[in-house]
Amino acid sequence: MSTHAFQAPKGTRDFYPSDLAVRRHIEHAWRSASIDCGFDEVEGPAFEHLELYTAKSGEGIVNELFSFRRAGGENDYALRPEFTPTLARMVAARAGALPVPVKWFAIPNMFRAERPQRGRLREFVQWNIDTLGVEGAATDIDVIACAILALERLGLTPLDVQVRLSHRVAIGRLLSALGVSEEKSADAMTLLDRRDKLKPDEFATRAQALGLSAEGVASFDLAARATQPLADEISALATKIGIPVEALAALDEVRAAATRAGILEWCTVDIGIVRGLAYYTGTVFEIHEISGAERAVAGGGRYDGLVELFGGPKMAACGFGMGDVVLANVLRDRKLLPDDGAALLPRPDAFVISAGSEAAEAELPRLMMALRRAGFHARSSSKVTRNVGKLLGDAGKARARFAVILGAELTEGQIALKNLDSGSHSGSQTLVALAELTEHLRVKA
RNA sequence: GAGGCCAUAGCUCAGCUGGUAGAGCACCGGAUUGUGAUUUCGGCUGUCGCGGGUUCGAUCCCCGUUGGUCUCCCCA
Repeated sequence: MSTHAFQAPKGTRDFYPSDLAVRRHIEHAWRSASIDCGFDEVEGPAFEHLELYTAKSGEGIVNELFSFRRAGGENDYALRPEFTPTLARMVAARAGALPVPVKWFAIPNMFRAERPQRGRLREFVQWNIDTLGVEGAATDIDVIACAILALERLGLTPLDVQVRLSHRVAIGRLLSALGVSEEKSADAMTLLDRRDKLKPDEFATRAQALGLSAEGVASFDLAARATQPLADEISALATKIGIPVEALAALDEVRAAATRAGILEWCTVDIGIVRGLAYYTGTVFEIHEISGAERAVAGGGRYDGLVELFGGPKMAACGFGMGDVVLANVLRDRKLLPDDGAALLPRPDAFVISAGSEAAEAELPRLMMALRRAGFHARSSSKVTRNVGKLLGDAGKARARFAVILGAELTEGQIALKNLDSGSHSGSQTLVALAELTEHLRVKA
């Protein structure tokens, strides 16, 4: 390819100012929700030893990674495809010294060697929330509630997105109650996970392969598609599937915790939510746009064995990841992002205009620096025209709060301060002493 | 990894059965030597994604390639 036509690598994004403004808007909701929920921010390397990932996910993961070896080097590395191994490594390294619970969040970029499609890119940003060292449904709900808080701050409601949740222990007992043997349990969960992708007859065939009777297959099919608002009694779900209520006791604990936290309306029980088999040990959940039009906004759950897997002590853990790509799609679907991301850029406090006199020309650069030293976001025009109308046009396009006009009054030490937010009329303009400008901006900001 | 569609100005797009390109917006300047959304006049812009082939001649047809988009696969 010739040198004048470089393109960004497949599945990566260039963030022009208006694009980055959107990303920061999302990240701000994530970060503020994390902090308000008591999580501390952490960060790790953008690449790790390849073995860190194969240790958790097996050799098969390598195809999904961007891995590399330094020219002449002997170590294999991989760009991080997820944050959890890094987190587990960090916790394991200092497990003895960390106060429990460990409540950490991170907003790292991730890399996956996948073919890009809607909601999936090769580089993206993912918000990670994790609580370690504490067992119990209340912790699971604490984590989920933090996700909800961030989504709420972005303008979403329970009518836009739902937390679809299930519980590994409950599913295990459910399967057992339906007559699925211990050995077939993993197969059964895989089948639950694939319920929407398989044709009915193929689903039935595979259900029979679990060793179920015709009646058992019917119940299994019912269970696989079972969803109900978390607000409804868990016993209703058990009755519907035809199993003892006690089998779903774990879900009832989650429901009780969600009730106490006041997030019931955001949650739906969904027996079809399974997620990584070798990984999760308790509550599992995904957050979905309610119509199912987009991929999962977030996914996570309880994974009590993970820190141990990375050489640490046995440690309870619960967390989730939320990517920026699907979330931005959902926000756009719901008209919760401006058409032009520039509307999310920081607004100038003052836009300084010289009307053209020698005194004004001399004053402008001095005033700019003075305003900035005082902590104001100050801009001026680079246009050569001194047509005040045109320059006010620039001020408006810059979305400045105030225009500061250096005109004839400057000889008396005064400038015109125009409030650009108060409509298109000139009535909102006052003469103020140049020396008192910062005071006026401070009061009116 | 498999397949469909797409790529023309900074942006959104037009461009006839092949004859080397236009519009709107944006941008810059003036009208108007002091007042901003829908005043007005003028101006700038392209190796038509890239490479090759067919042809007298390719933005247009063919092949390859890069990127985008969507589906399948996968999904920590």
